[in-house]
Amino acid sequence: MSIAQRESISASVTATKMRLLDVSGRLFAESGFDSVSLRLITENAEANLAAVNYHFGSKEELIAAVVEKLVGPVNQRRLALLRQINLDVSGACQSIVEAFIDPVIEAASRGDEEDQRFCKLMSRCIASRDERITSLVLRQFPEVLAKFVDALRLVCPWISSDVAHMRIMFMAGAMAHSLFHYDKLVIISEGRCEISSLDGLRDELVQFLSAGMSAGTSK
Amino acid sequence: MSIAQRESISASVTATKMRLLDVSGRLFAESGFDSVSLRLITENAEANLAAVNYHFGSKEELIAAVVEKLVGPVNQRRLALLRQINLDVSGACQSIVEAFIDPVIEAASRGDEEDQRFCKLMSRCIASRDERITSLVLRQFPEVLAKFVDALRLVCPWISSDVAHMRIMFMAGAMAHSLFHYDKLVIISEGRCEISSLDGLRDELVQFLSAGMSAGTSK
DNA sequence: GTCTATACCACGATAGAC
DNA sequence: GTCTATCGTGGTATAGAC
Repeated sequence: MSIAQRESISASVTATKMRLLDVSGRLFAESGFDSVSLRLITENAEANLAAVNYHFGSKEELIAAVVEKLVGPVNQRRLALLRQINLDVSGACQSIVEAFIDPVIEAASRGDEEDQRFCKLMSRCIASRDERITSLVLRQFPEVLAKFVDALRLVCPWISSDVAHMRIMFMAGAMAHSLFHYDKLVIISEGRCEISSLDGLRDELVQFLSAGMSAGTSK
Repeated sequence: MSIAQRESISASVTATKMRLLDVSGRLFAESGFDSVSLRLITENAEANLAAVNYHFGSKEELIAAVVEKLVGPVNQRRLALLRQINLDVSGACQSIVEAFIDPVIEAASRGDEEDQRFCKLMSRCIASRDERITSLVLRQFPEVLAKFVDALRLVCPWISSDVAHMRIMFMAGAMAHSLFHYDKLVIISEGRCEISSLDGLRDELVQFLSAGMSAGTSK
């Protein structure tokens, strides 16, 4: 079989699969993993109901594919940014926070899809309490966690290992929560807050988290 | 009808209903709202499948009852604690954070059920991305948000209204995320973190969030 | 009023025909 | 690769027993 043939077949093979991946990503972002049925996905992707099971094995594995395609590159980018930081200069703590936050903001802003939808989907991944999803997200996380803990403790030597771990967890939670709800703040605040820009949110997140990260300890 | 009769009937009326509420709270905490079926709930509560629909109308309204029973008292306690704070003294910012966090910790520690389960359920409520649940949680939240924003801006006058709103949101996210995952940190950190106490988590949350809350602004 | 039995439709999964 | 048919399980609605 020629390379051209193989690529042609491979292209047609993945056509339906890619369409399913794309459509389900959009629908999951809007309504969540549970509430989107395979029937809705396959209808929107103009595929048969059984197509998901054929190409991915199960709905769970389709979700896994969507999650990993989303979270994987972000974590790689985090580690890359962290490596570039000069941990000796002042302001290094803020750089650590930015290395954690910015890959998400970048991916949203550069996205093939609109910012909001990307944020929703990312937030659903991080803040999911479904063990089938958290286990996927957390699978890649030990390395990220360990590297960020080490960097944080180099910059802020007064922080114990336990506390550093917790602070990374606080950071992830604050980010995920605000990514999902920032566009609702104007409603929840009953008009008293008028934020809707993702960049504005990013700056305030960095400000807030940098202060928290470098805080002294109670003991 | 005598009062005794009415109370007797009222007690028997609510017997099944209360049992359903109690059992479903436990199951929801462990496995989430979606994955727990009405059949599992009614079996554990030794009631008929149709009992949920009779007493609550639907699964959604059962969830609503569980959520409101959990979140309502916490928010009332938050407002009560906030009112007691002397906003003039130094350390008032930390008191604001404590007024937000401690009602959850108190409710968990005092609980009829064990801490962990309460934390899971509370975190599921706050961090849920299901609009049917977030709308329930957020229904009571505008008042809490407004009062905490006002208090924060009195203590830290350099913070704009928009930023104050965001910081309360960051706080809620950090709390919800860590409440759900703190008992997993020892695994995710691959043994490098040995935290498992809820009180220890609370102290570090307060420390971290107090610093973030009172941080200067970038502009 | 409370509870039971049962029927209904949508869901995810899968086997087998094409 | 794709499609149809079918299975077990989910939430829901209701008629009728007590």
